[in-house]
Amino acid sequence: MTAYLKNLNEAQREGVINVEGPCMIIAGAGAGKTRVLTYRIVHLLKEKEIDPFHILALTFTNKAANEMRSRIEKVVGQEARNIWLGTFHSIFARILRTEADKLGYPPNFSIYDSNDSKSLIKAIVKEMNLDDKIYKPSVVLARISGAKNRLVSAHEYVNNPIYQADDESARKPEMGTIFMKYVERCFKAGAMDFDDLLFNTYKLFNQHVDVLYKYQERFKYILIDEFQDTNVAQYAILKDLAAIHKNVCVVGDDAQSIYAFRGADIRNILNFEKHYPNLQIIKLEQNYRSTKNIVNAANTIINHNKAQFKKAVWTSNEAGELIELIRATNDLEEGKLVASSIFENKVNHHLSNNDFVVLYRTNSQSRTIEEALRKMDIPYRIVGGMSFYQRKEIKDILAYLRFVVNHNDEEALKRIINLPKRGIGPTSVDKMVVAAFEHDIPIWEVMCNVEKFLSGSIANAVDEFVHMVKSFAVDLQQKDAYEVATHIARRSGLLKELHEDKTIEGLSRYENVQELLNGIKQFVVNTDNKDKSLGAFLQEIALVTSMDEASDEATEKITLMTIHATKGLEFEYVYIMGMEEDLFPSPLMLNSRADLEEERRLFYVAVTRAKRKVFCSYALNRYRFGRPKNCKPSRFIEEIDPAYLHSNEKYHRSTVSQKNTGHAAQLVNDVQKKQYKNLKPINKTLSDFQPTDTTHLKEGMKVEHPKFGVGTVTKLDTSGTEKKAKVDFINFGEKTLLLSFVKLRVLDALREERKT
DNA sequence: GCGTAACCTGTTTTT
DNA sequence: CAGGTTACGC
Repeated sequence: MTAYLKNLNEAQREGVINVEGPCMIIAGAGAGKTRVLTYRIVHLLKEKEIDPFHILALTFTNKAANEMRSRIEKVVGQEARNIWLGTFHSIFARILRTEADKLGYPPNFSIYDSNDSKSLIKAIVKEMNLDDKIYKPSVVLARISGAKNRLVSAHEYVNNPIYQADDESARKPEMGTIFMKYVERCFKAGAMDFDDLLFNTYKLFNQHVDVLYKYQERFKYILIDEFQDTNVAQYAILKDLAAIHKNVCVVGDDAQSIYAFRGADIRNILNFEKHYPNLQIIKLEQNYRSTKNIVNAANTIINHNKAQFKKAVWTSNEAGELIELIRATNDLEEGKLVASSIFENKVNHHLSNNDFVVLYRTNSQSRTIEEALRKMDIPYRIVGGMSFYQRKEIKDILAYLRFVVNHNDEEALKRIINLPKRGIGPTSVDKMVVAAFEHDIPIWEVMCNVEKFLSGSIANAVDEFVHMVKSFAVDLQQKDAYEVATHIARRSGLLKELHEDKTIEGLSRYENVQELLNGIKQFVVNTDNKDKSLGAFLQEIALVTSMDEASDEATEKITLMTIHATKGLEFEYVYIMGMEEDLFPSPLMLNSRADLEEERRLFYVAVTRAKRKVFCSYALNRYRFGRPKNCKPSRFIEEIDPAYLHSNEKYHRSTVSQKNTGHAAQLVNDVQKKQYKNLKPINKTLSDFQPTDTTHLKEGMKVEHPKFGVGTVTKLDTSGTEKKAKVDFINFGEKTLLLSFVKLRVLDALREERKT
C-alpha cells in the first residue's frame, strides 16, 4: 500500500481513493477532512497520474488554500504548483481576467472591497436625494449582495414583484433603482465587487458556451472544501464546471455552517444528493482531535439544533478535563482572569503560547484581553480586525496604483484626486461625475477635457493631475510593478507628506508604506508569479484579507481571533470570552429560529477547536459605548449537559499549584491576593523595561536547567573564575526571568494600575 | 476649499 | 469609546 494511505482509517481511505464520479464527504469536527482532501489530490497526481493542470481545488480562505498547497507540496514536490488551487474568489478573478472582454470589462478591472461598494452606494443615495438614514449603505449593500449571491441580476430584481413588495413594506421602494445604478456605475468604472466575481463568472459561463466548455475540459477533477458554506452562485458555477466529467468531490460539515449571513445555503448539501443520483456519500465520524468530554459536550450543544443531518461524532481519546466557567464582575476583570488562567496553565503544563487561543464573537472584544496580556508581558497575535491593507496610508497608495491601472476606477479617484491637497474639493469631483453621466462618457474623458466643464484654477489643478497619471501610465508599459509603485509613491507626493510627519503614528505610517513597497518587490522577485505587472499584483492583494497576512512564526504567541476566523484550526486550550446573552448569541441574529441555530453552530465550532480543554468566560457587567451594562450568562452555557461542566459557582480564582512551582508560584498567588504591601516601590517606570530586557541575565550568565521553579546560574566574575548560584526563576511570557526581576515588574504594573 | 471643534450615533461575523 | 458629520471662521 502506498505510504500515505497507511495513516488513514477506512472511511478516510475510501474518500481518498474513489476519485471517479461525484462524491460527498460529510465530516465531523476534527475528523481529518483536510487530510482526506489533500491525500485525494496526492492520489490523483501520484497514482492516477493526472496532470495537475486538470485539477481544481477550491477553498474559502487563502489560509486554507496555502495550507493545502504546502501539505501537497510536501508529498509530491514542485508539481503541486500547477494545481488550480485557491479561493472561489481568487480562482474566478483569474478566469475573469483572461475572459474579461467577453463581458465588456477591461482585463485589468478593479476589484471593489466592501468599503468601496459602500462609498459608491452612499454617493448614489446622495445623488438621488434619498435619506441616507433609511438607505444605509451597509443595508443596501447587504440587499444587493444577497440578490447577486442568489444569481438575481439588477434587471431581474426590479422586474420581480416579490422583491418590489418586500422593499415597499420595508419602506425602501428605491432599492431596485439603487441596485440598477450601482451595477451600472461599477461597470462604467471597470470594477467588480466581491459578489460580481461569482455572479460574472456564472454569467460568463452561461453566455459563452465555448468558454464554459474550455474550463469544463480543463478541470477534469474538482474538489471543494467547506462545502456547507457555498452559496447559490458558487453551487451553480460548480455544477456547470462539473457537468461533463462529473468528478466532483465536496467536503463539508453541516454542523459547522456559519456563513448563512453571507448567502451560504445549507440546502446545497441536499440538492447535491438530488442532482447526482449515483453520489457516493462518505461519513467521517471519528474525532481525532479532542478529548471525550469535549466531543460529548459539543454533541449536546449541537443537538439543540433541529436542522441537522444524522451524524454521530465520537472519539477514542481519553476523557480529559471538563469545560470550565470563568465568571468575572466586569469585562476588564474577565480579561485579567483569562490572561492569568492562560499563564497558570502554561506554567503548570509546560506549554507553548502557541497552544492557546482566545475566541470572541466580535472583533471589538479583543481589547480587554489584549490589555491584560500586555500587562503580563505575554506575547499575542491578533488574527483579523484591522488589516494591513485597510490602513489609510496603504489604501491611499493602493488607490493611486489602482487608478493608474484603471483610469475609470471612480472610488480610487475619489480617494486620491485631492491627496495631497491640490485644491480639488468634493464639489468639483461631483461636477465631473455629473458631467460624465450627462454626456455618457467615462469620467477619465471628462478629466482629460476638464476645461470644458470646470473653471480656471481648478481646471488647471485637474489638468496637472491628469498629466501626472498619464506619465505614470507610460511607466506601466516599460517597468515592473515595483519600479512603477516606488515612482508613484515618490512623485505623487504621498511619501514626502508622510515623511514630514514626525509623530510616532506618522513614522509608523511611513514604515507601513515602505513595507508595502517591499511586498511589491517580493511579488516581482517571486518566480512563481509569471505576470509581474502592477495589475496582477493588485488583483492578488484585493482578495487578501487580514486573516491571511503573514505574521512572524518565530516567536510563540497566544492567538486572539473571532470564532469565524478559527474554522479549520485547532489548539490545546481554547478560551471563549463574552459568553453572555446580548453578545453571544448576538441579538441581531435572534430574529428567527434559524439564525439562533447558526449562532449555536458557531459555539459548536468554537468548542470543537480544543484538543484538551475549553474555558468559557463571561462578565456580569460590560462596557458598551462607554456605558456599563448588566449582563447575564449566555443561554448556550445552560445548554451544555452539566455532566461535562466543571461545577464551579464561585468566582474563578487563578492559582498556581505550589508543589510544582516553588517561589515564583507563590509570588503569583501573593499578587493575586494583593499581599504585596511589604515590597517597597522602586524608582523605575514600566518603560524602563524593554521587551528584550533580561536585566539579571546578562552576558556570561546562562540558566542551566530551563525548568520552571529553581535553576542554576553560571556566572563569570571579574577575575574570570566561574561561580554557580542557585536562583528562583519564572517563565514570564517568553522570557525566563529571575524572580527578583519579576517582583519589580509586577509591582510596577500594580502601581501603574492604581494611578489610572 | 481648508481646518478645527463640537456633535452625533451606532451594536456581527467575511470573501 | 470612536469614527463620521456638521457648523463655522478663515
